[in-house]
Amino acid sequence: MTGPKWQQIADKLRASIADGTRAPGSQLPTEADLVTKWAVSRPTARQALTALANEGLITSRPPRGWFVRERRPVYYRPQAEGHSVATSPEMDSFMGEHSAEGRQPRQDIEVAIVTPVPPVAQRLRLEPGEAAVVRRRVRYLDGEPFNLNDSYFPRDLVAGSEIMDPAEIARGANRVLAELGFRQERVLDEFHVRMPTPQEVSRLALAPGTPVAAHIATGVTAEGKPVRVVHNVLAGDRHVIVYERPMPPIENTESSDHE
Amino acid sequence: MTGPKWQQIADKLRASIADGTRAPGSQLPTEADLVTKWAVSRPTARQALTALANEGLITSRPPRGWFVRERRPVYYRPQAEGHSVATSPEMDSFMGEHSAEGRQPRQDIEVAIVTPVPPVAQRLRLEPGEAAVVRRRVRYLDGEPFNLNDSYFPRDLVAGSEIMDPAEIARGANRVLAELGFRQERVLDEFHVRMPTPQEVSRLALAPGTPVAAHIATGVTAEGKPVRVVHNVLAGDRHVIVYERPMPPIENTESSDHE
DNA sequence: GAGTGGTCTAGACCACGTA
DNA sequence: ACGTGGTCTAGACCACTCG
Repeated sequence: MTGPKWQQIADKLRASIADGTRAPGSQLPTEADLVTKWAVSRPTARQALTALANEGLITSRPPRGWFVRERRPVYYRPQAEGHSVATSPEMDSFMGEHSAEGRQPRQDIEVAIVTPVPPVAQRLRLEPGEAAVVRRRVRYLDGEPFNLNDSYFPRDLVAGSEIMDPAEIARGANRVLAELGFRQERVLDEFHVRMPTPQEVSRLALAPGTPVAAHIATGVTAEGKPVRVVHNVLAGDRHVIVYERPMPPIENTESSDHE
Repeated sequence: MTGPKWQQIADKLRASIADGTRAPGSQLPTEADLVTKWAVSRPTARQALTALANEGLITSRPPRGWFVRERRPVYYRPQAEGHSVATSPEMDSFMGEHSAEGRQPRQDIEVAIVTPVPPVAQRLRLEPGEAAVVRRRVRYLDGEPFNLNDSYFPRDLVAGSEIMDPAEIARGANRVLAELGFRQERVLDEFHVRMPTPQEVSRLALAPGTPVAAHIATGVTAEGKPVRVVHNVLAGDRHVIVYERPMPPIENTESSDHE
């Protein structure tokens, strides 16, 4: 028995979740139960429960009680989305584990002309105040929102094109961009791992204690001109990010005892 | 004035942090201040503060008070670690932003023979109970731990080799593995975004509300044999994960309006 | 109506740095 | 010595859903 009482309670419950004693979806003791079992006041019992909720392990479903959370992540493959990219046998074997098969996708689209937030403007190399076209999407799986997808394009490039229609583009925005003379040659992906903003919490219906990955993809042409910045917010508990890469031949260089 | 009082307080403080009114590193009002300013009890004021702490925005430094957290992320490039990979001009321009330049790296190494946890055993295709060699490292920057790095190798492959020495391998574990006849041809990277376990919190000295990215890299030979699994835990607030990829030529295929 | 969690109060004592 | 946050108590009232 070490540490504050609320931590002892939380530790005990956490262990029983980790070792499978309490299965995903199962109900935890009620707050009243904990109060009597541990001889503490209700705020103390609640402190233990909210701590676990903030770790993403449990969630409350009033007025039913507290429950162990379940996870059903889908694979998120920046290299593959919208393109046909060969997958290796290893990758295929993983995909079965938790794939999106049999789940119903849906998306809402909205188009706007905006002055992008600084991180986006910087990556598009826009002058301060310069406008961009943004295609905002919320993507759903089985009716649950699971990622926010905002694609930005410099306004001059796409004005009057199909990209400004708030409808799905069957052949893809990238293709439209290429037809306009701005074929992307390479993409830079960045991932920021953080807790969500309140807006993200509500748009993604995130449970307390759910982190997000912000994926910022910058597409540039052969000339190095950035023509597209995608700002993607992924619910952490609903995604596994996957990349496949070749291992370069090992040269005679310094330490590679790193990774 | 909408929602519970503690949320109103949290919203107000969050907004002042977001818009820069409260700069990183600056001190927030004391709990006593909030109690009088908002006419609430201390637990209510504390609820607002701990909520912000769980979002990773603020942290308490007893007995000084509450402070806005600062961030100094470093770039994490799975493609480049230990290898010389050319960076594009775009990437270079980003690197200046927050790079690890001038910061002091250090690492602790420890080698053990273990039966890996299921996720690792599965990726190494080990039989149940089969042993593996693990090189555990904690990596520091400026004395702060910022990532946990556990590299697993099937025991049979590396028994008696240099890999079992708890010392840095100048030419790299990958090279040693290649010399043993197991050159990796490709690597599968997975990233899981989640809240840390208590062990990870203490090993990484994580502040409350700091998520982590678990990076699992599986290296396979040309024959498809997995010979190395790296389990990396990155402190979310200290890393930006970066990839660079070529954009494949656009074919005549269905929707690529995705990414 | 009974039971659940959500919110809130008004105190209390403690450990710990700073001055 | 003082002020800070950390912990804890013993209540209270509310909204909500379920049987």
